[in-house]
Amino acid sequence: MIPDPFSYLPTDASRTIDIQKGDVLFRQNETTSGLYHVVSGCVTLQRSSELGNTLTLHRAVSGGYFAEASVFSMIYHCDAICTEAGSVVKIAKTDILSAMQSDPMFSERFTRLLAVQVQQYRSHIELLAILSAKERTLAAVQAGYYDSTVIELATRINLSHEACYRALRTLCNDGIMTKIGRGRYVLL
Amino acid sequence: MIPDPFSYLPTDASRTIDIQKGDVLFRQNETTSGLYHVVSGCVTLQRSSELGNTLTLHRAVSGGYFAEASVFSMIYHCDAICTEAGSVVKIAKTDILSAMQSDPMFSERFTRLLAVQVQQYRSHIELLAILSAKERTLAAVQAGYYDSTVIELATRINLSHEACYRALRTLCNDGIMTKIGRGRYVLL
DNA sequence: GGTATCATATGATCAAAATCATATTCGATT
DNA sequence: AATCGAATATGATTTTGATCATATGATACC
Repeated sequence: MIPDPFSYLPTDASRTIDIQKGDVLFRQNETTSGLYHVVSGCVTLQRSSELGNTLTLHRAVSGGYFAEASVFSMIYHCDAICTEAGSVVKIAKTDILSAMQSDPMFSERFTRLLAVQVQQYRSHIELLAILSAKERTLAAVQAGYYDSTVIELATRINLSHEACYRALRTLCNDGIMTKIGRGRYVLL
Repeated sequence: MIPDPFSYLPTDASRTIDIQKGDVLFRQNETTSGLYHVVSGCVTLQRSSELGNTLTLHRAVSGGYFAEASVFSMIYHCDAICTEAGSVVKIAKTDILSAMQSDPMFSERFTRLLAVQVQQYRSHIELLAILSAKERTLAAVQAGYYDSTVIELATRINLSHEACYRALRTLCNDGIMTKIGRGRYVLL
């Protein structure tokens, strides 16, 4: 378990924001102001290409962080959109940078957070390299990606939801997974 | 340009290693000892799945670094294989951690290095989400991925090399790229 | 209670990339 | 010079996932 690096920050520097489903916390190309901690709810980082098809790059749930890398960037590189109501705490860029100057312990923990992200992205890229829809879906479920809807799972792993439904059905037929209800599949 | 964070480290803590094509610097699941700086040559980080098909996760050339995230990990998560002869400098995990304790400037620069990686991986995931072989190949070339062989480009972007060759040919026919020689394609 | 919306689910069709096959060229090695 | 291996290149075939269409169950909202 990674210790929370931000417990080291002065509390008055943070402020809590209540969020509703659909709320936009920031958009691509906007000037960065800081990173966020998710207290409750869910926020996804996504990029929309020319033709409306959105791509989920990160999904932060309760206890998670997002936009950590923005601290070293002038602009945000994706949209942050709330997909589940809750609240987030915004931590200002300047606070992070000054905490890194003054507190080596904070530095190490914050850096660790980024290192974990790097490894997560590597795993994700490895997952996307799996050609077969069935195999990719299985790997995603095993990796814990399936914590919401099938459609959400499908978009995260670059599959059409139809292909994902079929993959889940096949995995059930193969005796690798079981359907425990409408839209509820679990590994055996 | 990112300042080199490692100029802050004591030089006697590093040692240069000459590498030949095919050399393995570390393998997946080996205990981490540190990160590397590429002086010359090329090293790829790759993971091999059950069935021999290798996946390139990172490619470090002269001036680059690799295995930065290993500083916070017990084991390496992929293989480091030399694809072009040259030399690398190994920087010990303990040196990084102690430098982070004592030098806030180093901390910031090292963290920045990781933040850049996070953004690169995000871009890569975005690239992989492009369905069309032609579009994906074009995006990859524009992003500077094509600096070696077509086969290497193809594997990096999860395409069969045949599909990649065809994509390049189509892009030439479309007047978007030009063939300037055997296995040499450039953007117009 | 009725309606709208969304996730679930599956069938049918089509486009496109993987795969298989094969030929050529280049560079390295013997 | 001959051989080998690897990259380049393209054609033919097959597989498979995207797309389109459609139906249903659940939830939210008025």
